[in-house]
Amino acid sequence: MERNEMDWTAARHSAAHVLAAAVLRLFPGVKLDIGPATATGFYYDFDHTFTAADLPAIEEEMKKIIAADLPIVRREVDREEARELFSRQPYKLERLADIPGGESIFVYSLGGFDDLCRGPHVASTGRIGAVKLLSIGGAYFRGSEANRQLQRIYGTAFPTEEELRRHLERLEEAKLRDHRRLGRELRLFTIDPAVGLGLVLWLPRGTVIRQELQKFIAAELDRQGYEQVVTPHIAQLELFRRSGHFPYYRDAQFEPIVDRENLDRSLTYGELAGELESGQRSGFLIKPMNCPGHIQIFSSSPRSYRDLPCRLAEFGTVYRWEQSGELGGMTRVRGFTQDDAHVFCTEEQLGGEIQGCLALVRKIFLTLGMGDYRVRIGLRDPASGKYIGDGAAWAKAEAALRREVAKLGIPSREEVGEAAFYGPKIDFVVNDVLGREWQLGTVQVDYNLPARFALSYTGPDNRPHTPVLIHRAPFGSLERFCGLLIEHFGGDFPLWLAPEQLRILPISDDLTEGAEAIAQSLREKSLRVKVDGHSEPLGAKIRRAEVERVPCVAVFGRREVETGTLSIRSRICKALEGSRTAEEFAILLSREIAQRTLPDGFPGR
RNA sequence: GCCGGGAUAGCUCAGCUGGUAGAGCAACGCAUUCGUAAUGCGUGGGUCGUGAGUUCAAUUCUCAUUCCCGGCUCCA
Repeated sequence: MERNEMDWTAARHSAAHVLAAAVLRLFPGVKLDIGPATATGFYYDFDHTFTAADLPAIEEEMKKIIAADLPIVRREVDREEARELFSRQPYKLERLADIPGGESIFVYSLGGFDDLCRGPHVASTGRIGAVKLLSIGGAYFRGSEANRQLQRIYGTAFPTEEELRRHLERLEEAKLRDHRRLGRELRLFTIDPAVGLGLVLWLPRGTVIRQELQKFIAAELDRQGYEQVVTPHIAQLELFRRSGHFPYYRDAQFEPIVDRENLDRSLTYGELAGELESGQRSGFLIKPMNCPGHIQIFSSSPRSYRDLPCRLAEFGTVYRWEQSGELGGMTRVRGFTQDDAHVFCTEEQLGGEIQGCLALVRKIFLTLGMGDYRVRIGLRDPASGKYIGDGAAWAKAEAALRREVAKLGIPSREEVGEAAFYGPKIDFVVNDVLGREWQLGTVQVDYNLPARFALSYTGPDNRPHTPVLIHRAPFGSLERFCGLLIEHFGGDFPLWLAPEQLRILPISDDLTEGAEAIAQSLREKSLRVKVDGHSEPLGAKIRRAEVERVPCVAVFGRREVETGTLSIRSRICKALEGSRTAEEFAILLSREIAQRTLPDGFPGR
């Protein structure tokens, strides 16, 4: 069956209605909210507690409704009629009240089940195809935490069973790439509750990847004229009060610390917290962001326009109090290291500097073959009180971002309410294997913090001027970026990132010593090499190396000893395969590493 | 934080309706010395997440709690 995107959406939307109809058949009296189509399926929200055990029966009922090929009929009703129709459905009545007066009200009917709905739908249930219910989750009514929580049932629908089966297979394959699973299997990182929720322990193999990424960035920083700095993990609470972090985002921060000299043990913890908050008592804050430290570095010496742009970079570790239910793997954590930098520049330099930042983000994505991202321009929500500064500064910053993104010539989308509290931003957003969106690289323009900190430089007119501040982090954070990179490569990292680049497999134990000597000679050429010294047949060693995603293995047996070679096999780079001496191989491998070649068959290679 | 589900060996899991635990892989030992994805035999390893309660008896039932998972909300 041919079906365009419109029809897909309509069919899945109809599947949501069928879901609601099936639920009502099995659970009469359940209150319904709404059920739209999503990018890959559909859901419906109910005011009833379902468990996973209910899904098969509901799915069976849905299949009966689909098999019956019931017509789906639209009719227009007036408000009174609608109120009558949904008199026992309180959520429907609220949704009805959302429809502005004068707008048409439509009801879709399907085998005696009426739903308030704008449509569109397919003509009859038989046109929905193959359906599958996937999961149950909670969802707040109208998406607001202040409202009652409903139960959401997720499902998906495809024109044919075959397409559905393929989709479910893809979901299973995606789970194999989940960075939490691969992180454990490949010994990259761990999260230990004894250390703390959302606090990542980087294992030796993961640390290699992290450090290679840092080296990559550091080289680009040198090229773009950045200077690296180091700032402390805590700072005076006053500093963050001045920046605005403390009052504006204190819910997302670890509580302030009272130092020994300021501690009054006769007060309760609550009283101390109150005095810290009001400023009566001084204390320290574990830094939620690096900007104040970099700002203090900028203002630590007088600046001339000749010194600008001043580009300060730091792999800065920050800590944020994410709610417990939001934590997961490496993509959402409480302590993370940003590849952060702050560029202090003149108004005239702003456009060029933004371009420099965007170029860096794009270079990273290109190098890693990450073509599947979208660009978001995050604007402030003027109705919200969580932003600092005046409208004029915001307007200028927003205009600058729009202008520079337009020059890139790549599609972008503006989203209100996605700005940082001090300025608008350009974000690079990617999906994980499970389809969830994550913000990685970010470039933000800020007129507010320079004013709050009274930053200045001396202009050619010998008068003080306020610089513009760009905040930027091309990876976003090393934790999140690595997490997504693990999934992106499915554990098969390019050679330059691979924790172990080569494993030498001696065919018998008496060759282990010789293999170790070769390994050592290659390590001295800065290659990451290990020897598999298990007393096992070659097949077992090959298998272990493959399972552990070691990109290159070298078989080392009598033949190799006689010819002075290694027999190379690679799962990601066929060009490296064959029999050659360790020296020849080292040259080839080093070249692939230096060029940061992507794995064979990788899109973007 | 909220709704729902879960937690048994390092990993993946089994363990009807209560009678203090098993498998495969991994680890370790011995034998084997092998030619491109699993050599054989053996050994060790668990206060069944934690704490209470019910019971003669709890991995199993109840409650609390911690952590994990799926959603939601949030994400400077």
